[in-house]
Amino acid sequence: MEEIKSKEEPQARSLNFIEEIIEEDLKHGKNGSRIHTRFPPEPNGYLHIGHAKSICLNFGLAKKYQGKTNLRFDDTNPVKEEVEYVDSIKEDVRWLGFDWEDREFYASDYFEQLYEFALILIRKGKAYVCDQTAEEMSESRGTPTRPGKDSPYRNRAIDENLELFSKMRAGEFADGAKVLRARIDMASPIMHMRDPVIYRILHTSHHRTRDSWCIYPMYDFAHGQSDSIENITHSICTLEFEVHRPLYDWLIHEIGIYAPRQIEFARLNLSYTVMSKRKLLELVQEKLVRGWDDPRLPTICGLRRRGYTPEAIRNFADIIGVAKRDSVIDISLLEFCIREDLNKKALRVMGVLNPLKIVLDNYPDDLVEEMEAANNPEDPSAGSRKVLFSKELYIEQEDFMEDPPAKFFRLAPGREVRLRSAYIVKCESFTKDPVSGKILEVHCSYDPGSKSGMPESNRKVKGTLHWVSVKHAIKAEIRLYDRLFRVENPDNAEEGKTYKDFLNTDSLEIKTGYIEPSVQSATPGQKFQFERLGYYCVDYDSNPETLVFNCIVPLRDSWAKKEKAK
RNA sequence: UGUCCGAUGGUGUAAUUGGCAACACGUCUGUCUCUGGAUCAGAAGAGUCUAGGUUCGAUUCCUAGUCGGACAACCA
Repeated sequence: MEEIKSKEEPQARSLNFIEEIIEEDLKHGKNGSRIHTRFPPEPNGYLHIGHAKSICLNFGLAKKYQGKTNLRFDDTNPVKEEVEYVDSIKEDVRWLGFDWEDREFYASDYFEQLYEFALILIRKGKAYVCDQTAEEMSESRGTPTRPGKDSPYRNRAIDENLELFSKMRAGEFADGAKVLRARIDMASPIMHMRDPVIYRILHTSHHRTRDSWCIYPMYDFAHGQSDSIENITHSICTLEFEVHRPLYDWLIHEIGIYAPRQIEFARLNLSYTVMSKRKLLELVQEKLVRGWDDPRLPTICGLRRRGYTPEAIRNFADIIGVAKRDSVIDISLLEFCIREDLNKKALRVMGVLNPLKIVLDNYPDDLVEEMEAANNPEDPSAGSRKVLFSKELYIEQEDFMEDPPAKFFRLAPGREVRLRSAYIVKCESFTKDPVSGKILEVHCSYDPGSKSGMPESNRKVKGTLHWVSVKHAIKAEIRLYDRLFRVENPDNAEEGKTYKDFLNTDSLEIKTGYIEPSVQSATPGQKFQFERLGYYCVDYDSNPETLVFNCIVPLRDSWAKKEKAK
């Protein structure tokens, strides 16, 4: 596994509120000055960029304070959980660059202990078996502003509860027939304290414990205690669990075990996408996208397939910070992070997406030259390569205009431009379709003394174009992506609409590009900068016959921006 | 008509814990460039939700509001 380079600057950066709490605890020698965090996913879906924030936070904190981080699967609901998800989660965390060493845990590892905890509660008269149906229970729970009513089973004798609970475990009751409830306060202003269900009957095979249990603890009865069992010092979770904290505290206190400190932070929201597991699952199941790793999705595997790097994602997590107010991060910040990373690392290559043929009239018919091109101007150690040049070339349609506006620095009648790493050419004439007005072909002359690297090649020309030799270019499938949703916040749907009504139907565009032959042997996952266009990543669908590229993110384009502003 | 949490440029996060608001993204200039990329230099943009109070002084403390979010699965 690759070493994570610490982004810590020598000058102390201000602490976020969690680091402040941790440093305060450290100062007071709490927990013997030990820091132990955990990342606790439920294996019922794929991880997304929001989880990445949490992963980076938990592992990052442990790294910063010489602590440890556990990977723990909160697998208390066998009807939704699968090994497929366990595997993908482990792959994603590892890919992001984090190592949980030998601390891979499962809440299901603690089922026996959790059962004992429940027994403790029952014996103290703090839990009871309840026969109410889900509907009855929901009715008697009241509302946030109206107190609930006690269950008729609330005062069952302890021995009876013990016997019933043991029969629940033994499989003597059907699903839903009975539950175990904590006996707290049906009038509590905190909904979670109104005698919450802590065990339910589920005759369902579990991905790890198989058929050894037919009762399963609820999340609220497993999560806090699991953290306690693992001696977690700081249980970092998202805001919605803030209201659960009184319940966790109550349970831990009544059971009489070590109490970790829970700290809540605001989950990540990204503009123009959705982040809930439920919605992502829907998009996948209803085939509105091509799968969990569709490059348009904010899933970790989607971002990976798109071409994002772990470094960029980690840096993103670092930059967005952590706080308690909910917020929406602009997608352009994520894009900034991947550009910044790839600018330093991606090899440059030339490819044309919308080809326009140019013919160099004064260039020998059969001559083929090898042009020396830098692989990455940002990194001389990346070396250079040879690019084949010939009489007929493709350039980008947008790089020629018959009647250009002011400040158009590209090719136009009578104008000169530099062909990247090659010659300066001048437009002499062009042909166009009289009906459609479409430019068919452009004829140029080239200046033999202007070849890149030649002593007299330093003439200033306004523009530089990327190109590809017609007879040497290889065809490739290029997948261009746009934001998945047309609106900034698809979750914020008005009455009668859902986020799906805002799907951008043009979020995927597939075209054929002409790429320089040096990429021929590129393998899936490899990333390039197509000069003047953007960063592209070889897709897993690629094969030796047809290369397939995903556009990770286009280059910033101040010309396009200016044009668009008009 | 409950409980809990929050409110700082367009966006996100700061403010050495009470000393007239900083950084990043974005935007806009300009420089440089064989990528209209990158780089470099610079600019605009908030007086910190409101009203009171404490104080020489409040983004920071207090009070009362306002607005936003979370909570009523045998989900996590």
